[in-house]
Amino acid sequence: MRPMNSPKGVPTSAVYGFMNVLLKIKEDYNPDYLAVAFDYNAKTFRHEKFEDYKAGREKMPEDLVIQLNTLKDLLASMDISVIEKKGYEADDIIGTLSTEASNEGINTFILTGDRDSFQLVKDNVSVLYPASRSGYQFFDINEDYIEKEYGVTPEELKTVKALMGDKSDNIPGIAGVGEKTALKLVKQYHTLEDLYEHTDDLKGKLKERIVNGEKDAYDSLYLGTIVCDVPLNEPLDDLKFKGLLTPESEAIMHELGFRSILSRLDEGEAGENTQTKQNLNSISSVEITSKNELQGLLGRINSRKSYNINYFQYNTAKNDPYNAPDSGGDIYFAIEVGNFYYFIKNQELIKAFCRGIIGVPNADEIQAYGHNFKNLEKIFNRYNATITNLTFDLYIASYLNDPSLGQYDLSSIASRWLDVDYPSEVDLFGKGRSLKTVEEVGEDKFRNWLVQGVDLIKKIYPFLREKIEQDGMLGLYEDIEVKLEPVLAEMEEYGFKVDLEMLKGLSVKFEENLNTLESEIYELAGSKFNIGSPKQLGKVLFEDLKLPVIKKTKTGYSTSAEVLEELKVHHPIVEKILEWRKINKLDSTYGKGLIGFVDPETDKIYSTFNQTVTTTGRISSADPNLQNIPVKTEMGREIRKVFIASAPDRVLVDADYSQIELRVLASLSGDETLINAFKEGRDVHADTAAKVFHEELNEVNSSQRRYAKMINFGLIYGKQAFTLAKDLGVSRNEAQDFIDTYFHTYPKIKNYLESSINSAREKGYSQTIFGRRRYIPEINSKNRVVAQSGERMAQNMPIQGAAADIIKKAMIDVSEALEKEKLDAHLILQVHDELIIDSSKEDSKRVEKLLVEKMENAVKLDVPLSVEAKTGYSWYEAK
DNA sequence: TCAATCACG
DNA sequence: ACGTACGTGATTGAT
Repeated sequence: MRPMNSPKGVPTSAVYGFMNVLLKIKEDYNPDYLAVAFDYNAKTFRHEKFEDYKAGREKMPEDLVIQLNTLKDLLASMDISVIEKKGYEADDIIGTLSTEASNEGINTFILTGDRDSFQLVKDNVSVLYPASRSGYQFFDINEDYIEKEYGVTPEELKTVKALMGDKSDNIPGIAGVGEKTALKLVKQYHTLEDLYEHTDDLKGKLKERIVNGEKDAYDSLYLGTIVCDVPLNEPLDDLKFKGLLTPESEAIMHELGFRSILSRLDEGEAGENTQTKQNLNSISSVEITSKNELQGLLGRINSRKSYNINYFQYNTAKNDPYNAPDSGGDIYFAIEVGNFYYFIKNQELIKAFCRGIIGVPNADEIQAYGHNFKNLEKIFNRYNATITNLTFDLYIASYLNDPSLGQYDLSSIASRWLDVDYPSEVDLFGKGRSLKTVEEVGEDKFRNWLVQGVDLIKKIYPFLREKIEQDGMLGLYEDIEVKLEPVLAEMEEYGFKVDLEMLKGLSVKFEENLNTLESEIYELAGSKFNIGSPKQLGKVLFEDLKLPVIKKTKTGYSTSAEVLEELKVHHPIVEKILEWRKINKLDSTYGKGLIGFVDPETDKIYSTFNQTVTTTGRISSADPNLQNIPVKTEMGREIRKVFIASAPDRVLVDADYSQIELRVLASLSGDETLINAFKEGRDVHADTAAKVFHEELNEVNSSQRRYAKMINFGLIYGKQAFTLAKDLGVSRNEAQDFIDTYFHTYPKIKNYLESSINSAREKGYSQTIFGRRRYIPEINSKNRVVAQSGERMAQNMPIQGAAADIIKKAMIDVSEALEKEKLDAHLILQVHDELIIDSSKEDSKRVEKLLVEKMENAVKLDVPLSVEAKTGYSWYEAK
């Protein structure tokens, strides 16, 4: 197998996807007959502009035409019939073929992503419905499933659709009847005819709607019914499936570079005569079922000094298996050591493993390879253990390799690096309401999947490690990213205590304010409407009250705060709406919104810190996001009084970097003027103002300082004269003058920012002083707007990214120091340039000193880093 | 599922 | 002539 550093070649991607599906069908079903139905070429590729191609508004692009022809050639080379008929949709062809086959007594499977096809399901016809967008796993939709899911027969789904309609298919249905009502009616009456014989049973609005909608319903039924008697003249014998591998198809796939598919085909067809169905990738594994066996495993790991580990755990709280944090649910391990594979499902033995591995002699020499150590560490922590020696985490490594990809689950990594199709958790377990248990997935299948995962970790690791090393990121990876994982795990576990009663009180207060404002707004508007709906609000402001339209959005009038600020002078309602918006935001997100996140047993909020989300290297916080708790207005800041130390005898120690990004910029650019301002501890914004406006430092007025501050911040993001002028309320020429003078005063900053752009343009990526990369292909775009946006990213990333690197290093140092000094204190939150520690009162003085010291000395720049710290019982007091 | 809005650094 | 400040996440209404 061959590592693929670049994404799969675009010109073959759709063909490749189609082949994978065919292969899957062959492996899992090996059917006697097989046919492919097309209604319109473009739809086969799920292309975003398919509607335009179909209507002839736009010509299909060349590469799609090529892919389509390639696919047709490929199917022809395998003697697979492609059936199209003018005037009929693929659905109709499928309906006809499946009906014919079913009548012949043939077990039939329909593979489609179109839910309409569910109406074709019968006792010997089922639909294979994709479990995810990209995967090649399918749900088997049969009669039982439909009965369970909808409570009606497959046949009756047509009637449901006739009543509720389907926007994507332009089927009107009856206005005002949704899924709930439609299902209820069909459960009771089964057919439209029966329903319309009994309309007297209904009452009120519903009766009115049903009676008035009779024609719509019958029209919709006609439109939504799949035709099952298309005149096709396709003798069944012509559809015989003869396999996928022929000399012709092999030649085509070879040319296309479908190596992994060809190898799977070779193995499959070779083994065909000996066994009917075999999972080719299955890896034999031993289940650990006793303490003795576990001791054997630990001994083996001890002598090998390294192991690969894969794990699975449900997050029952969120009913979602992704990146499951420790929610107390069952855990499963797959472990590889020296080419032997083990599986553990017994919870006592899992616990014994976690504890046992740190107990073996020289435990810290044992290397662990895995995927997502933060969550694995939380599992170990549950048993008061810790992972021996975090060596290589595929999850973090693949993020570091390219932080723009957004997908770092094992399945995505496997398809990128080994061109292997490995099911994701969603492929296997589904999600939401239909989330399956391990038993429902099938324990053998699940076990094999988990073991295959650990095998993938083992196989992919060398490639990824080499790539990281080649790119000069091994130091960043080992010393910062991996070491940060247990720190984040601990932060997530410790949580942030809140005063729940105070929070509830705050929410009530917000809601009282909202009610008052609501009446006042209705009064002023002369009508009731949904203030939270930008569409309805736009109508009231710009049509009813005829206020001037300042800005439009894609969908209508803009009602953003910026616009409303300008409208304040025209009508008193505007101020009230702004106030309502502000308080509604505070309540929905931070009042009643946060209440739902408070653990009733501990009165704490447990956030999740994501290490693989941002493109610049920052961490992000979610569920809930604790990095955007209000601070800018006094009313918002009230929220911070609710965030408190975890006990009455404890306090919060809060420290934040002063101007870290500007300091990074000063250091990176080497601009002496700015560097000296920081070295001498001057007020940099005032200092900038003095230089730009040619004033003495002590004569700088507050608006000059404000202007300078805005320029200082703006240039980090690549702000232009146009926006600066708007923000400062000066003319564009004046703003341009400020910028020119600024760069004249700090010439090296200008040089530095230009070199950031040039370097990104040449290399294709930006990087921080620590070597963190972000690829910016946009910068070489032919579209000027896109290219300029790329330039701003290139300019900003090294600055924002370096600041992110610095605070990550500080977090690791702080965490290690707290442990070493045996202080009764825990890091609980990071907000990009701020760290918060929950400490005993007794230790708080030492903690504060340590925190400042570690943050200020996390790295050595050409300017000093300055940190301000404060201690208090609540976040409000400590900030 | 998307767009608009707004909270933070 | 055109668009115009980087990086996030949550909520809500509309489609």
